[in-house]
Amino acid sequence: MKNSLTLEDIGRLAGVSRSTVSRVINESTNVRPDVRERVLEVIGRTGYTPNAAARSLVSGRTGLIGLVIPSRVHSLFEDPYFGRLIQGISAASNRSGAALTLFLLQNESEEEALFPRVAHPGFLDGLILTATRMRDPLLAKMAATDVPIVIVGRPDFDGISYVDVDNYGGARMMAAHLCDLGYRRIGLVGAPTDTTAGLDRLNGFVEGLAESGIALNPRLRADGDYSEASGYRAMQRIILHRPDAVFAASDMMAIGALRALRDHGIDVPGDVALAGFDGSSGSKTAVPPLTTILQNVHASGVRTVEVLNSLIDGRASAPIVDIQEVRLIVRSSTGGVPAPANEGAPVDTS
Amino acid sequence: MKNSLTLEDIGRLAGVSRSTVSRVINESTNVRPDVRERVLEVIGRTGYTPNAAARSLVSGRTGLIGLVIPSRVHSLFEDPYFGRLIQGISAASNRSGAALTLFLLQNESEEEALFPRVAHPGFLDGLILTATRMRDPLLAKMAATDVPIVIVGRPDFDGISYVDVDNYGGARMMAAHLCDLGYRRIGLVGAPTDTTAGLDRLNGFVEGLAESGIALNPRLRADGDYSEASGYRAMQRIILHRPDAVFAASDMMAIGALRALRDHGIDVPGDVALAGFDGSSGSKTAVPPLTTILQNVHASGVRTVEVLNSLIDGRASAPIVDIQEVRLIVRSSTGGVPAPANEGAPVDTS
DNA sequence: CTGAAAGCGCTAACAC
DNA sequence: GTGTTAGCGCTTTCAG
Repeated sequence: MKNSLTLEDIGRLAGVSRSTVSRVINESTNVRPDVRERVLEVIGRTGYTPNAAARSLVSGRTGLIGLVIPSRVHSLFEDPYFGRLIQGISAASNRSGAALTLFLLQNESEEEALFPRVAHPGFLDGLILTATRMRDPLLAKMAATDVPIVIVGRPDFDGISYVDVDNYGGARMMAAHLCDLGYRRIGLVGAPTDTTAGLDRLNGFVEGLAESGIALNPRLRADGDYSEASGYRAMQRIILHRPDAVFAASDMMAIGALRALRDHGIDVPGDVALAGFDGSSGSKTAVPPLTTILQNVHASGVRTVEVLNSLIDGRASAPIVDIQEVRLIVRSSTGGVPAPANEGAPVDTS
Repeated sequence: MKNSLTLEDIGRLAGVSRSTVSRVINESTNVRPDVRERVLEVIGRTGYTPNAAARSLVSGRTGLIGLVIPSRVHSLFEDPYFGRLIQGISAASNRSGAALTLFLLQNESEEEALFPRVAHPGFLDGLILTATRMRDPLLAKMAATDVPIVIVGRPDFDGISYVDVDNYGGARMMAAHLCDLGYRRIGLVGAPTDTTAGLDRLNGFVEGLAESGIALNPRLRADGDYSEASGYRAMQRIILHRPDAVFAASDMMAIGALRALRDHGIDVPGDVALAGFDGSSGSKTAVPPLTTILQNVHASGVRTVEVLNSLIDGRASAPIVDIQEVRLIVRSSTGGVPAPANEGAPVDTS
């Protein structure tokens, strides 16, 4: 199955020149049908595939898009979010014929080392960057590159394309939900405020409370880092000030918070209502199932690739901004609905 | 920051020929120190980086390794296993200067479509394949390729390199642990037996029981597909036959099983002991924390890349086989230790 | 419609 | 030590 055939070889076998074979492969119309057939037959028989390097040397395209995740966040893969995102991005890039190269940068030195390779024109056709922080030096450097780039999440400066979810709107919706149920001492397990997502969820939540005439009590707020353990710790501190409801700005943190409440013998939603954000499968299998804000992470990934592709082939020019909608999912953890019988059906994959 | 500089340009700027510049870049020793300095200065100043396509056209190397995960498994990213694996593989390939291309094949048609690209000589320097089933047609096709390949997990035929964990030994250890604690009606939530990991865990478990004179009661066995929901369903069936202990062949399934037991008002470990396999962070934060078999997934990923690299640069020739050790972690879910105070400390990242 | 020829940027003999 | 030259396999004018 050795494959070192060249265009020349195929041409010889089909009795034509290499240019004609190239034309057939690139679907140029200027080839006589019978010649075309003959060439295709030889290609099929020999299993010939064009050499990618030679091709991109002349075309300037590599067919590679990069996904960069600076995973200083230790909760990277503990949180199913990134897995869902990668699946969405992968599915879309498969479909568009691009290969996905993954860069997980686990620390500053890896960021330093990989930047030149990633940003180097002629290596990647385009770049997706996610999990950035505010004033992220990596983001700034990437953005200054000639490589088309799209951010998943909202960058903290303009001029760059991004696909985000409506973090503000979702958090606001959740605040309204909790207020509507009559809760008043409402706490927050916040997401890191050095991320725009964390800020947007905070601001949306505060706004939502304000619309019901409630101010967020600083004592009822403790921030985490999206991890389960940080949710646990944050909730431990909030508990001391007797909230009647708590919104955790991610499902993972909500699950940690739930564990803290359980360890303290506090019933959910009997004693305290609890809600998350993400719509992860864990929010559904939690006991009790968690009220949450559903974001379609897969769709965000797909959309991101679409935006990137439009940038790559010049159908559009930066910056393109796309905000994906979110939805409130009410489950029993906020006491808004009776606890349903849990039948162990497959979790929803949305 | 436009970068369309060529070797020729750098040469002109430094007053040397392109070959000399090439020698400097490729660390050939045959360059006079002062010339070398001058060239490096120009390279640094201009931010020149060599064109990857041109380079690999002549070298035959692309610096790309592929990771293929046929994710028909819907539990793909629900289970933190793959995330940990990807992190390990990514870290090791970063270190070795290779870029990681990820292929998540979500269905047969994607497998069909992507195979030619993935297997095509000259695109990837090497290939890592995981989550394969027995008699996997994709695996067979890949293995027949000229591309160096390493499997994560045990393939069901010889002649191919792989890195696996000691599934058999781990399951056997777990059986011994449960028997030693005096349990006798021991059940199994099995992993799919169309995977070698599933089979190995089954066989090791049966062997471990046998060593204590116990036979696995077929009624106390139900298989899942590694997902939480499948663990839930399997446990529901096993419960009917009143086990006093159950081994779930993955932590994710153990967590589902735990939920089933809770829904039935069955106490763990008071009424039934429960154990998992993987050593995921979820096994630690479960209530109660789960006894499990710890496998170092990150290390497996790293090892896999090492093996692949040795194959790629001809330091070794296939097949290389590497079996990673596992360790029994005893926690309170099997009643072997008192329930510890849970302090919400960061989960271990091992 | 098809072939010949140039050249993408680089490496590796091969001269000097 | 350093420059010159010949390709790597492909696409793309340019002739015919």
